[in-house]
Amino acid sequence: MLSTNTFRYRGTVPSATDERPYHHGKLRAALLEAAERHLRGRGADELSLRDLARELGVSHAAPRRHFADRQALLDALAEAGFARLDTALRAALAAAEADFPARVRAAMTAYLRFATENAALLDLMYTSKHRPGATRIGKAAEAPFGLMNDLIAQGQAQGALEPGAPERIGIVLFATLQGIASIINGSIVKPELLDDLVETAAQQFLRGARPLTGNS
Amino acid sequence: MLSTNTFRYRGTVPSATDERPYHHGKLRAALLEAAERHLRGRGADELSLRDLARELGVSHAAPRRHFADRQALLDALAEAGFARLDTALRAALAAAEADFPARVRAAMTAYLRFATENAALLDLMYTSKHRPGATRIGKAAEAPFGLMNDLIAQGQAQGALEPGAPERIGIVLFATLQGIASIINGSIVKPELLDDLVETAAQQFLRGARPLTGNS
DNA sequence: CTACAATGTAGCTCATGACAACATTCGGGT
DNA sequence: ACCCGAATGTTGTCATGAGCTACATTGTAG
Repeated sequence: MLSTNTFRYRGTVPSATDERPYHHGKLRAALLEAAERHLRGRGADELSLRDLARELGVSHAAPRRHFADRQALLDALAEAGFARLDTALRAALAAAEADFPARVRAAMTAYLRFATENAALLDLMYTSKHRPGATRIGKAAEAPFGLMNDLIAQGQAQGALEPGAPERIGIVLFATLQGIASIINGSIVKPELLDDLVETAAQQFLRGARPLTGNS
Repeated sequence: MLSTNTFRYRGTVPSATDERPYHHGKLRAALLEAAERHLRGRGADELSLRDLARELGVSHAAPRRHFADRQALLDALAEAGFARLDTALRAALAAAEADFPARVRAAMTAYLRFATENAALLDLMYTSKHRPGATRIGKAAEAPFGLMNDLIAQGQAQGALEPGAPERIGIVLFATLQGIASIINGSIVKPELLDDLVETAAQQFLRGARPLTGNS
C-alpha cells in the first residue's frame, strides 16, 4: 500500500528524495499511535489534532478524514484502551495461581499497573463524555467488567466470598481500584505506596466480603 | 466609550440607570461564583474566562486582574471546594450518632453527596495539575483528610477497627469513596445505585478493617 | 482506461487565552 | 481638599486550535 511502487511518480522512487507520498497510507493508525504516545504524561485536553498532524508530516485538516472531530479520536483511543486493559487483565489472570486470594491480588495489581502507566488514557476511558451514541465504548468496557464479575463468581463458588449478585461486590472492588488509581495519578499519595495500598485493599476486601462464619 | 458623558455620576446614584460603574467592585468573588455555577453539569475544560466575563458584563481582559491565568482561577475554585467539602463533612459528623458505624456511614454519605453534586469541581480538586507552587491547594486539602483520619482513630479507640497507622486504613477508605464518586459521575453505574453502593462499601469496610477476633 | 470514492491540502472563520497599552477610579498622605 | 500612585477595567492584538469548504491527488472498481 504505501510501499512498492506501481509506477507512481513516473520513474523516480519517492523514498529516494524527502518527498512524502500524497497519501500517507496508514494515517488513522498513525494518528492513534501518536495520540496514545502524546497521552503519556500529558492530559487529554492538551492533545492537539494539529500537533499530531504536524508530527506525522501531514496537513492540519488531514485527520478530519479519519475522525469527524476531536472527540471522535478520543473515543477511539478510549475504545482501544479498553481492549488493551482487557488483554492485560486476561494475561495476568492466566498467569496467576489458582487460589482465589492470589487471583484477586493478580487482577488488582494488573489493573493498577495499567491505570498508573496509562493515567491520561484511563481518565479518557472513564470520563469520555458519553455522548448519546457512544455505544462502541460501552461495548468495549464490558469485557473487563465481565472479567471482574467472573472472578467474583469464582470466589463465591470457592466459598471465599459471601453469596449474592457478583456485581454488588464487584462494583465496590472496582471502585476501590479506580479510587486508588485516582489518588496515585492525582499525586495525592506517593507512587511508592502503591503496593502497600494494594495489599491493604486486598486484605480488607477478602476479609470484608467473605462469608459470615459464626461471629457477627 | 460606552458612556458618552465624562461627567457621569456627579450626584446621581449609578444604580438609577442601567449604566454599570467602571469598576465592578466584587469581580473576583463574582467570577468564582459564576465559575462554580458553570461547573455544574459541564466539565472544567469547557469553562471559558471570556464567557464568564461576558456573563458578568465585563470586558474579556478584566478577569486577568484577579487571576493571572485560567489555571489560577481553577486553582482558586479547587481551594474553595476543599473548604466547602470540609464544612460539609464536619456538619455531617456533628449531626451523626456517637457509635462508630453510624459515623462512618454519615461521613461516607456526606462525602459522596458532595462528590456527586459537584462532580466537575471534585475532579478539579483532585486533578488540578499540581503545578510546583500549588501549596495553597495542598493546604486546603489537609482539612478534610485530617477529619477522616480523626474518624479512623476514633474507631480504633472504640475497638471497632484494627490498630495501626490511621492513614493506612483511611487511604483505602478514601480511595473507595473516590472510586464510587468516579463511577457514578462517569455514568458507569446508575446514580440510583449510590445508596446501595455506600451501604455495601460501609459493610465491607467495617468488617474488613475490624480487629481480628480469634478466627483468621 | 475511465469515472468515482477515498484521502490529503489550502485557506478561511470563529473562539479562546495571553499580553500590552491605555483609561478610570480609589485611597492614602500631605 | 488635592494629588499621585495603586487597583481595577477596557480596547486592541497575536498565536493557537477546531471545524468547515473548495479543491487536488491517488486508488480502484467497473
